[in-house]
Amino acid sequence: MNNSKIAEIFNKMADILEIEEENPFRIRAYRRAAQTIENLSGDILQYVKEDSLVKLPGIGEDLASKIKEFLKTGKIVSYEKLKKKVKPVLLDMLDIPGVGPKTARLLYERLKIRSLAELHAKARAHKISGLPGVKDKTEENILKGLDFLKKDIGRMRLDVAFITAQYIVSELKKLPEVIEISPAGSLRRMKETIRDIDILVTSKENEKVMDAFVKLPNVGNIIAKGATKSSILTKNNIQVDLRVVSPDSYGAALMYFTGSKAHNIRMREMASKMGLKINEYGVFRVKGNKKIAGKNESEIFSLFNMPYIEPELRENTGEIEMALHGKLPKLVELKDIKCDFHVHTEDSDGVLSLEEIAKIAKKKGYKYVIISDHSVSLKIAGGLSEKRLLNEIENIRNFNRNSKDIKLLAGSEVDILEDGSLDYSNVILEKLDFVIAAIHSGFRQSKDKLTTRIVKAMKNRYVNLIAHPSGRLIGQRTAYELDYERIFSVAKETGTAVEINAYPERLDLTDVNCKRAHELGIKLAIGTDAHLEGQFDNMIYGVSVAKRGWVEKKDLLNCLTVEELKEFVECKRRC
DNA sequence: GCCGTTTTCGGCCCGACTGTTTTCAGTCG
Repeated sequence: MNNSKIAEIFNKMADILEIEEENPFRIRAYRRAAQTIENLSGDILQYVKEDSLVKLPGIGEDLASKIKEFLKTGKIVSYEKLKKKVKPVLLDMLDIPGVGPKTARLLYERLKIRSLAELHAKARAHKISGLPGVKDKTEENILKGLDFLKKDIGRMRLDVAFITAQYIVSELKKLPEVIEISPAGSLRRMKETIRDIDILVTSKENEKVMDAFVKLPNVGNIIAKGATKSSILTKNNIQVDLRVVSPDSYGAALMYFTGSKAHNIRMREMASKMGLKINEYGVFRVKGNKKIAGKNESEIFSLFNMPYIEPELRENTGEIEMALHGKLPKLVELKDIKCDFHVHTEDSDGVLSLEEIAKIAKKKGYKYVIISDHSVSLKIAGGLSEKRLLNEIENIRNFNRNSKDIKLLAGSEVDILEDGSLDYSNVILEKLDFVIAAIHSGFRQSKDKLTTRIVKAMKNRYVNLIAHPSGRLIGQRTAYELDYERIFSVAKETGTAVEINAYPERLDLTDVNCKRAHELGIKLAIGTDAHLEGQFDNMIYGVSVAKRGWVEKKDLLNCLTVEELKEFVECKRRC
């Protein structure tokens, strides 16, 4: 994807400029542009075609021309020139926690370091201590930092962060000194991956809270401990930052630590134009330093004539403008969900019976569930032969005759074969209440071929939903490339929905593609892809993707009654 | 490099912690 490549180049350019001790605001401009591009919904090529690059925040004439140059020639000449200015090892050193441009330059110039391996050797031989401003502690921290890199501690999946945070929050809640507590940061914004966990506490006795925090049973290492901020590494090497503020700063601190950075910068810019200043303690008049808000987030937003902005939207991707114009979407909530669209039974690779699934769904407050076992070709997952599928349909009909609260709909996760045909005949598909189609093989085909496969499936009148379209597994398998504009346009034309798969490894569609689908009026449906009872809980992650994608109730099939859903299916079949 | 109810030039978000100092630079978020 062009977006991520260009964002990466702008970030690298910022790194180089930082080492070169260039104007910090110029460096920030590159980083800001990179962030804007990363968060775009849709390929940046679209903006070039519409000649609207310079309308994007942080992109002016110069960066726009660099983007166009990249799209035309595959490179940016000024970047190629910059790269020649610094040795690669300097950029590598920036990846070490605690090492910034100043330290990297010092190490490079004084010790002639040429690789991270060399740096490791020098640190172990105590050759770093003694440099100006460097003593044993810094040397030790460089070794720790290198170790951290080796362990390849990148970003963790949302569910891992969510569960870890839940544990820490529940432990800290037990302290009488803790008044309020909330996760913050990218976890509160429910990003698909999280770098570290931020937790905010209000208290009047900071030290007691900090002491208890660094002594939690799952703490492996204390990185820093202060009066208002401490950081630890858990035994599983997850970094957790705890901030403690007084109760009258809760809203300001929560806003500040929730971010995103880009969102906060916009808020601060607006404040500064009004003669105000926002920090984690509150909103203050610059003249006289009088505090005028800070206790909760809503009062801060309303100071700027904005309604409350949900954390999932705070990415500076238009939410502030929409809020100012009173046009924020009314985001879907977990409580709006009436159905899980993607569930496997013991008939294919799940472990649950129809009765057990219905029981779980009832507990969740759902009205119906779509049973969607695998189709015949997916042998490894116990794909159902036509005969077994017909038998399952019969069992579902029988179950429904005796079930008042919960209805089960006969569905299937039908394989889209390598030529784009489906794994069951239309005669069989017609007997189902709802048909999900998905790709499970031939991932290495070209972008065009894969897109055509999905398009062909969508054009079948019995196919209602395309499951996990990109095939990605976060941290394990990259998404295959698809032409989403083409897929969305056919989805719209044929009345086919697209899935948000709530499996934490998948979260596919992504939030960015969801936002594009929402803009185009494409119907979406969240499925947990549950094979076990616990996996029904993953619905929260699917809803969070939907919220990050600006999805409203009207966009989401999960919010329909069973009758409305049947009408959705019939509508496509009639056409 | 971006951007405009303070501005087409001169600003650009703000604060905490660490390690080194003895008042602060570097790094981070």
